[in-house]
Amino acid sequence: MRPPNSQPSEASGSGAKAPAHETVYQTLRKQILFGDFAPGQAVTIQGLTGSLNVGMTPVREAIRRLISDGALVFQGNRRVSVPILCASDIDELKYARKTIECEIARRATSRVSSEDILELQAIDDALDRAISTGDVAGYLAQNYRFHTVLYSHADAPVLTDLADRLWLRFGPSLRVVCGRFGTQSFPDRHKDILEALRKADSELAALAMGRDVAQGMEQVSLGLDEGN
Amino acid sequence: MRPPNSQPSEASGSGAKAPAHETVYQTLRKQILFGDFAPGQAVTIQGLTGSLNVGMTPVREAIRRLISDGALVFQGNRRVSVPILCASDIDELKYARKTIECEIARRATSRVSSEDILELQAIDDALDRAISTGDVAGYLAQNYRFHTVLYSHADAPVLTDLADRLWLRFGPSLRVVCGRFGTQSFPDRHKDILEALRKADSELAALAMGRDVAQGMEQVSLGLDEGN
DNA sequence: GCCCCAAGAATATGATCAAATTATCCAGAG
DNA sequence: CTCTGGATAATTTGATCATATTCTTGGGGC
Repeated sequence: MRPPNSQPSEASGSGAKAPAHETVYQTLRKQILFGDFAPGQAVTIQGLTGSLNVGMTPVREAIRRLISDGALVFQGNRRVSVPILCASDIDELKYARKTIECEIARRATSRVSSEDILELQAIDDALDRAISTGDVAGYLAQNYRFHTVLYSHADAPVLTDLADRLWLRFGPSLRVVCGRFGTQSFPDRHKDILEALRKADSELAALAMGRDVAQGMEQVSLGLDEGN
Repeated sequence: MRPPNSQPSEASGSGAKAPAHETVYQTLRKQILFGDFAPGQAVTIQGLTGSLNVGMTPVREAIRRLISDGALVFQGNRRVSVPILCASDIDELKYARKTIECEIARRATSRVSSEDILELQAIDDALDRAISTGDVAGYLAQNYRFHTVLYSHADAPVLTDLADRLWLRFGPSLRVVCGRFGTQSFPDRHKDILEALRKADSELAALAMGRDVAQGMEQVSLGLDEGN
């Protein structure tokens, strides 16, 4: 009678069957994650209904979800905007990301197959190409993809969900940094992670992930000082 | 208990200023947190519009936020229900809570004043009374209050927001355990936390918080085996 | 410089359409 | 004759839109 555990994760996959509010949410999510919106930028409902060709109800629901995610902030006076991070926010994000994403990496280590590692390797190669060609959008996309693909093998839905939300908080700010300094200055810490995965050394993977996260947050705080 | 992205401010006013969707969200949030909904129970929009005397749009927005919080789950077929936790979910929640709430306790230690400690002491006394009288609702409320009041002094909005959301995930399941076994079996670990705060020993506070969290999650997993 | 008014945007309701679950009924087998 | 199974109808619920209302805000008048 009771169907077993149903995973509600399936969101953007099927496409045509997805409700409008889900589509709008995924669209805005990607746009925020990859920096199509600048920190501090105002987000209006009616502006989105026009550009996305949907009614205001789906837009409202998507915005509520994003506010709850921390991807947008509700500014009291019915205004919604992209958050501007302060130094202590970044510090907290750094701690949260390190503890959560290190644990995910730890759990993923024992579960990834060699095919999975090859896939991650391919993503990292694409990331290298994006860096060398100065493709900021590609860098952000592949970097995010590397993490999400790795996390998908950790069999840790709660932790993965937490990590995903944290990314939404610093996405816009990270984009600002990349746009300002380019992609050249980013050393690729993913190599160490891949090496740890090949060795099946979970503690080493956690350590490498911690360094990657620390470096990413360092970049974000770098852009903060310039006053976005 | 003040996530950065919630109510503008003003808890003093008689309240006509709060939007309906915010009121609905807070109401449902408390009901979920204190176990008015059972794990697995279906939550319908139209059922809520009737019981709360509001239109469906505010209810929809509140439900979207709660889904994003992890307090409700969206099952593929447009249905929304209270989540049923499995063993691995509880394990992940335990890890996340320990790392996050320990850090919050660590940060709060250097910031709490003696008056704050007295307030926490008073809450803990009320919690003791609730335990001795078998007042399950009071136990849940005071226990939650102890943590949120402590966290409010940590000056860590991001981490506090994360912790708040984690509580929403196991609230219903915790209530089931309390209803089944009563309140007698719960040793009060808050005494150690208070002692660490008085000594201004942040590491000790983090340690005590870790034990408190571990014990709480142990209780939740206890109720799991009985098959809720 | 202050106050009032208008414009625009967000909030909230109800109606309408679509989808899914539930209930009912009929047919066939035992 | 009864029970089981499947298919269809009916009801319940969710999704979307159009519209009215309320609130914020910015500008013009005094």
